[in-house]
Amino acid sequence: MHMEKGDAHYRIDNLDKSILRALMDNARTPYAELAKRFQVSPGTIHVRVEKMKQAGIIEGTRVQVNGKKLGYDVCCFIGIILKSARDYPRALAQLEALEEVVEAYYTTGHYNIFIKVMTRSIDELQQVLIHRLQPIEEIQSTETLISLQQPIDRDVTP
Amino acid sequence: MHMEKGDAHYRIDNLDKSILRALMDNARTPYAELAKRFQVSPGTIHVRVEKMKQAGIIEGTRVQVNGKKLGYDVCCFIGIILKSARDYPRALAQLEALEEVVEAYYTTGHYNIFIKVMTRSIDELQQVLIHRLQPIEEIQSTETLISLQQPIDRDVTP
DNA sequence: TATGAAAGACCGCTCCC
DNA sequence: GGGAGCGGTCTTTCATA
Repeated sequence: MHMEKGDAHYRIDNLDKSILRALMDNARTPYAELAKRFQVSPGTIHVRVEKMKQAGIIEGTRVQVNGKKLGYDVCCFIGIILKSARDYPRALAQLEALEEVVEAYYTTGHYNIFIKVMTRSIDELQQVLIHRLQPIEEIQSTETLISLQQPIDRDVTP
Repeated sequence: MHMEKGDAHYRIDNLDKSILRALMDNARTPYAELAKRFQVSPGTIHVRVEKMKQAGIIEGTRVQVNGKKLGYDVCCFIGIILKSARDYPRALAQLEALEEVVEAYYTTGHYNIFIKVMTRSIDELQQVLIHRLQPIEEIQSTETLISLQQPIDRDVTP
């Protein structure tokens, strides 16, 4: 766990929300344009953004990369059932080492761990399933859910 | 530049990959710093980034927002089984209207649609399940998977 | 055709009101 | 919170291999 930056209880107002929404859509939007759009001065935009950075609301800026254009065509979710719930940390450590595993969730219910895997092909997915996941001792069984398409992908609304 | 926007066949080299990795970590990394790091000129960085934008590999820049700091503490996945596979477009349209639905996948297997939902509390999640999803006619049944923690969250490696 | 260097425009940061 | 000046960054242009 890394250190928490700033005050977690900073309450954002409508201006903050507007700024966030704009920057979530395009992080390079000039402050001057935001200022004009929201009828405040560029300095104010700067102050608000800085506050939200300090509060840890804004964690950073990332370029959004189109995975398909890089050849990552196959996306799937895999529900993992462990032999024992106590195996969680060891299983997780091994999943972290697999770069095809882009997300992992510790879940309640039917599965112990739920992961999202992205590969360049169905063949590569099979390789990951057979040669990477199956050999992990702590895993009892897995269930795979292949995604053919992702029609919705957005962030939470501030 | 004669390359069409969205050309899927632009092959990136090692320099492109390095630039991508850096910008995926921090989209505001100065070109001059990247130039120094990779032993090329700032102009070259600019040309490469522009190419990748044109090729559709770089889709844009987004600020990364900490959902928890905004109060979105609850994350869950919901597998949706439709009454008929033909209902997919109508069901999707209604899911799109729910801002709590941040991701949706069209999947093979047990479910027809698989969605990721983020809410501010368990109570709000229940509200979404009961008052938003259940009323959707096209849905036959749903299965909910609550995530207690997300230990891995990263992008595909270029 | 791709790279490297330099000049100009633009943006963000800071100070003061 | 608003406004202006400074410093830094991005972008563009041109020369070069």
